[in-house]
Amino acid sequence: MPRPREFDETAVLDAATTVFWARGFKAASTRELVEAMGVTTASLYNAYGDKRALYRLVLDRYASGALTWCASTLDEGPSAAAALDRFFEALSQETLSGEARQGCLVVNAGLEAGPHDPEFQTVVADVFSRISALFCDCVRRGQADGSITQAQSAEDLAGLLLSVMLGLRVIARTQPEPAVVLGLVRSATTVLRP
Amino acid sequence: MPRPREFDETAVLDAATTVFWARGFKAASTRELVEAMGVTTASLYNAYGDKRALYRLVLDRYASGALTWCASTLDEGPSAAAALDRFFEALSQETLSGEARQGCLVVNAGLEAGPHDPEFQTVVADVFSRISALFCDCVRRGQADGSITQAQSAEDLAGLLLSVMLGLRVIARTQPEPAVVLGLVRSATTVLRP
DNA sequence: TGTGATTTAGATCACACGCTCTAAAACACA
DNA sequence: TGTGTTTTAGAGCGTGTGATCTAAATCACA
Repeated sequence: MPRPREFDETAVLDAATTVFWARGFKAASTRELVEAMGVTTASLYNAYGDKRALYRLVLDRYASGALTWCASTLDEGPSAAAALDRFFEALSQETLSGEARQGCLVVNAGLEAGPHDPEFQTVVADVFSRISALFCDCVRRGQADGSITQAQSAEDLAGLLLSVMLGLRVIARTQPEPAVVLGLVRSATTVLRP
Repeated sequence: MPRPREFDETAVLDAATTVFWARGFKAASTRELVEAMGVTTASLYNAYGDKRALYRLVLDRYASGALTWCASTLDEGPSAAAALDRFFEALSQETLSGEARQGCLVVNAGLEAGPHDPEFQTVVADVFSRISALFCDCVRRGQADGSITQAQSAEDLAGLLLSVMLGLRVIARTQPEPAVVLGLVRSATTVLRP
């Protein structure tokens, strides 16, 4: 019996993602959001609750997509080392493509949230630990197939890769010189070789 | 002939730093600031211009101190590798000390500023490139004194160290498990060995 | 076709924000 | 001590914010 929604949820949430990604949670005003989403204020509040709930939804959606991408990328390729090479190559491409100089929504959220706001801190920490686990699996496979050094534990190397990835996402938000980005990625992948 | 200021500039700026560090630029309200600084609103605006100018001042002061610390720490010790070990050990200590779970003010500023706000982006990028240069010098010395691998260029390794450092600062803002932090630091320093 | 729930639309609310204003107080110099 | 300048003190300005409200439009079902 209810009147169906007139807007496409996917498109609307994509638009909200774009705004939050570029401006952050606090700086993104509801007016900016409704304009970008092409929805009225009332529709937004009716459909999603409030600004914070919308942000949470956007963040979860983004994180889910990012984790899926990480998992599949780290699983492809002839060897674990090759998968990691591809992974970081894609990351550096994204970092250097002028458009996506916005870093990673999750990282941005984590830094904006800070010590207050335990909710978002938990969300972000959870994503980080999942990615770290994916790295760890990948490194372990590489140590088994001989493509990655066994000089250090898979856990330690996974932590290293996580921090490099996060650092890269930070650098992405400044205007990085391509040489720096390419160099550090080359360095990170080379360092894993046996 | 003018009446001298009644407040201690250093203490007041330290207080402002604490607020901006914990809350970020946008979320730190002028009322929070004046309360923490123990100054009246008029004094704040009279002495520092506006909120943004105060933030800029605080950021520059913080960055200056941080760069000095980096430079001196990376210069001490029997070898370049030992200096880097100390450097990252100090960093992980700071990351794990419950109090300073605020990461790094410069990193926070860089991520909050984003693509808009070219001014702060420039400030942050400049600090990053200076730190990278310090790493580069240190690595070069290590390659000369034999304490650091020559398998990769000093520039590439410096980039790797920068991204690890930034990643660590991001992780600091979530509640990191000590084992993860210690592991990734161990991994980063081990990987530099010849 | 009528009924009722739910969406739209846009004006509008109360509030917190960054910032300024007017006095009064305080000090360096003559 | 008198003068001039700058600080303090805190009330209050206009604006933009997140969120709501009333009414009209819309559609599934009986």
